[in-house]
Amino acid sequence: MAKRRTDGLSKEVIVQAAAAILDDGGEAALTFRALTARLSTGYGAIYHHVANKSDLLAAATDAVITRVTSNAVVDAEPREALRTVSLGLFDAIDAHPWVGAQLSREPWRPALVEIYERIGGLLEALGVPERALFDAAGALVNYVLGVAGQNAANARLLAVDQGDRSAFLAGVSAQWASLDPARYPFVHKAATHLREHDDREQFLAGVDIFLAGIAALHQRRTS
Amino acid sequence: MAKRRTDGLSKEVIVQAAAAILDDGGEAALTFRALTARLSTGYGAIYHHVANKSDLLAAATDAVITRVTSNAVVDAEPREALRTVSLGLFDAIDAHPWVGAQLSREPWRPALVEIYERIGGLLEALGVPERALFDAAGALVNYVLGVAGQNAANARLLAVDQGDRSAFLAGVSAQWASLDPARYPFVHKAATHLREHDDREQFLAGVDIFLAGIAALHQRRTS
DNA sequence: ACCTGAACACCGTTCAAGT
DNA sequence: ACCTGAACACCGTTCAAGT
Repeated sequence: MAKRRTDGLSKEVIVQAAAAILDDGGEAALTFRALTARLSTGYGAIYHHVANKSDLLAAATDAVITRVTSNAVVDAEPREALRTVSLGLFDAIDAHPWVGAQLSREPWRPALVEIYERIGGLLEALGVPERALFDAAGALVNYVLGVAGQNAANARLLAVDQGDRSAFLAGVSAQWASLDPARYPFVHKAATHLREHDDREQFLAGVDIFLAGIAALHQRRTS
Repeated sequence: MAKRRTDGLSKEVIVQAAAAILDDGGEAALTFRALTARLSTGYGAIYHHVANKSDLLAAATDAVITRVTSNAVVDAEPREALRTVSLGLFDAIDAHPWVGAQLSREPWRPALVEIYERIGGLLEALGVPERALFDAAGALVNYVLGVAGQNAANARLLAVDQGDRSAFLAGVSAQWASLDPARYPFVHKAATHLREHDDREQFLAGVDIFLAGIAALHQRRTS
């Protein structure tokens, strides 16, 4: 250590190192000090390629999302392609929770443009009429972002408490079950389902509700 | 200044002061130094009532959300009550963007339990069958959280750039319009809609898609 | 052009000491 | 029991100086 790098630094190398730190230790672990240590360099070298920490996080997020959205789903009908792309986003965010937190934070960045393009394009291919297209795309993208935020939050909690996922769910479930059924009838009942539910399946169920809603709204003849 | 408080401190007073600072200057403005100055007290006094900064943010969020969810919508049919509660959450998050950021961050806290209870309860009143109820509530809550995150991000950007809302939208719209129509056909087309759209209306359109989807899925007889 | 690393201006949080 | 504020262990970011 403490020896000088022989190869040149680049934004790509920096972003890759940042992503590795984020995957290993979560958002709190990404500091410029950790980054300089991993890259055997100084602060200024990093700032020469990257504007600031926010820029770095955004670039790392863009890289992950582009990998998912550019995965062409060949010869699949739009409905199935939408489910595949949605699930791809879900899995990517599950594997890299910091992406979820970032997506709910800087929506004008390239990563979100990619997502809008992919989902909007598939909805159009599905036959959603133009007047309904933008509301539909906005709703579906916001749903995905909502799940992304939740995933990130759960991952953060799991990182703090050492316990595994099922222990965590059991804990929240017990907490929900202990609420007064008179004041919280729904949440009290939901406690059981929470313990048994599958995140991926529930996510897909939400996508299906959306697609059914879009179909229902633009096909009915009477108000 | 620098004079000692005569009245005692309480968690409620601290949380209220924190909310005022957040409303005035955004999330970055809430520091323990700013809080001690506003309350004419020391750090230890605050830590005596509040575990840490995360606890403080969560408590402030709970207070805002409870105000919305406890607003009983009397004698309204479930469908209309769902729209009213959703819009109430949208407006509250619009007025306090830090609530949006926080909601996508600590989902096991009381604020989210309140939201699940309200929305889940209304979906049940709408006649959604039990087997579909929890997926439906999860999807709708995640949609609301997604919009919450976006709202918070937009507010953060508007706070940095001095420009107003329409100037911001015009800027993003111009950026989208400048994208290559061959590579980004949907986003390129969406640029116009983005400039003209109404956030509240689009949010409600998403809620309607959901409700239509839930109705469609649990009423159809054939698969 | 690209890199180094001491220094600056902040943070959240702790804790011995006060009343 | 409740409060004070100096001190600690961090941050992101800058910038004069090097190659």
